[in-house]
Amino acid sequence: MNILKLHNTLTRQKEDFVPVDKNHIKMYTCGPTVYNYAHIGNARPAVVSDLLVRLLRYLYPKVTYVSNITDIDDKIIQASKETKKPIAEITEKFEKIYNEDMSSLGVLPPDIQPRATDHIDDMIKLVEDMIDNGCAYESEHHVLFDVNSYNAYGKLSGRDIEDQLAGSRVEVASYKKDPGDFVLWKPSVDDDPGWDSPWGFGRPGWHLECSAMSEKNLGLPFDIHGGGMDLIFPHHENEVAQSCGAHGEQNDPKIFVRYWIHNAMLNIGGKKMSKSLGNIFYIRDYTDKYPGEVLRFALMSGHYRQSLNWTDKSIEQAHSTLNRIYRVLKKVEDVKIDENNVNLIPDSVLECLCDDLNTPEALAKLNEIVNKLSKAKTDGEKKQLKEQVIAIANILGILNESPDNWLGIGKSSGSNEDEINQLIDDRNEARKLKDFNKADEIRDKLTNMGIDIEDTPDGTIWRKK
RNA sequence: GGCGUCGUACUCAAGCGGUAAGAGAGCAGUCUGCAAAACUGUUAUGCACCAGUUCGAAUCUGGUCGACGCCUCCA
Repeated sequence: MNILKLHNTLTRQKEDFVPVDKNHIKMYTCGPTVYNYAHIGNARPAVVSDLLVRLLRYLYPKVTYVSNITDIDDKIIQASKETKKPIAEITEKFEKIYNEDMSSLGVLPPDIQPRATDHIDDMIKLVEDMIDNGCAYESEHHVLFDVNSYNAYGKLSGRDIEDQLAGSRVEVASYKKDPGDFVLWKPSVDDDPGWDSPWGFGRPGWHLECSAMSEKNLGLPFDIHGGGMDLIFPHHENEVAQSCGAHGEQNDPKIFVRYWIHNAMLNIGGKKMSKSLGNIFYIRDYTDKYPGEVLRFALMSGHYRQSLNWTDKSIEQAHSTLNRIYRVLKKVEDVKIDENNVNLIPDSVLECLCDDLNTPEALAKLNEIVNKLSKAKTDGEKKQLKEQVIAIANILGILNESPDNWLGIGKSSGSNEDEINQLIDDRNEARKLKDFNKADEIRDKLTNMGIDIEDTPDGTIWRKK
């Protein structure tokens, strides 16, 4: 069997994946804070995690994948104030949109999608445990994590807190014992949403929800925790501190999570896509123009730990490649395949995926097999290669459409299909009479209607441009 | 200031010690009335630059230049 290797942020090395329990793999990926449309950068960790989950399901008998919805956060409160809409209305709307957008990218729903507001009790319990263990303290109605009480602080992100302070731009709040201390619980005033707690009416600090939801739904330790690289510090560092602190563990971050995987950022014109730069592109901006599969393919065309330059051209290139693969599948449309074999991924591809999810190389292998399929002579060959292509497509989460549907064959956006078929008949009549001027005239007319035609041995087919 | 990543053809992008995958785009040819599609061939004596290690380096080491990320909300 192929051994899965993953780059573990905790050790900064590619390691053999050794599960806590090989009969049940447990994985958590940070989901969105729902206060706005999901952007294409949000899609990367979701697609990477989805791919990893599919691979884990292929390799192991049982996988539980948890990805949360953060529906309480200062950004949401701010959005509510700005739009004068109730918080619940905002979070419900954008949670729904997020899930629709991910679905359009072929991301399978997580097994469990917990909401932060359903886990307030668990968060309060964690804070109480941290206070009991002496790694959190109450100050001016806040509860803070005492970073000096936790030896392994900085281990995940590979930084020394002392060194950070020199160039740090963080303004130190009066209630902090150490500038590195971070908020676990904060007071809610006026109209702020909040819950009763031993420390008064308030709400959780940012990092707490993931510690609570991951432990509650998966138990500790669990195997894999994922997210974007920009979350390594402070979000994930603090998650580790909280979860270990609540369990009285000072040194070993692995009592929480065994493998941390982080995807690199999407760049626009060489710069990270970010709110402050205003170069955000929402998934909705693209799904009007391109099938979600194109976006997924474009995201997989680079390695997940490498920053990916996101341009219209890279999307177009992904589209062209998929078009070609679908054309080959169209060619072998009538070749019957054995559904059982569709579950067998060729070793060459499995190797790539097991090597820290090397999707660009896996896609290269896919292309090689597609080329062979295109040239295959015998039915046996065609059947075998088609099965391989479908198997690879299934694990990569692509090629979900029928070729006709994808290529737009025999489908028009309007209700003018009869007219198109009539014109094609007229053109073939003209061709038969060798009246090529007229034939070309009709083709030009079809082109102007947005219809491409192709003369094949089986007759003329047409498709939307 | 601290920590880290990257620089491979026109474009995207693997390879990470054994002589440059794959895709897109382009060009030429075959085929077809012409197109389209398909097929065949073709596009890096070289992997930012300079030294070094080695029988051998895009791959290792040191240096130079350039781009970017985290340390602040961020996927």
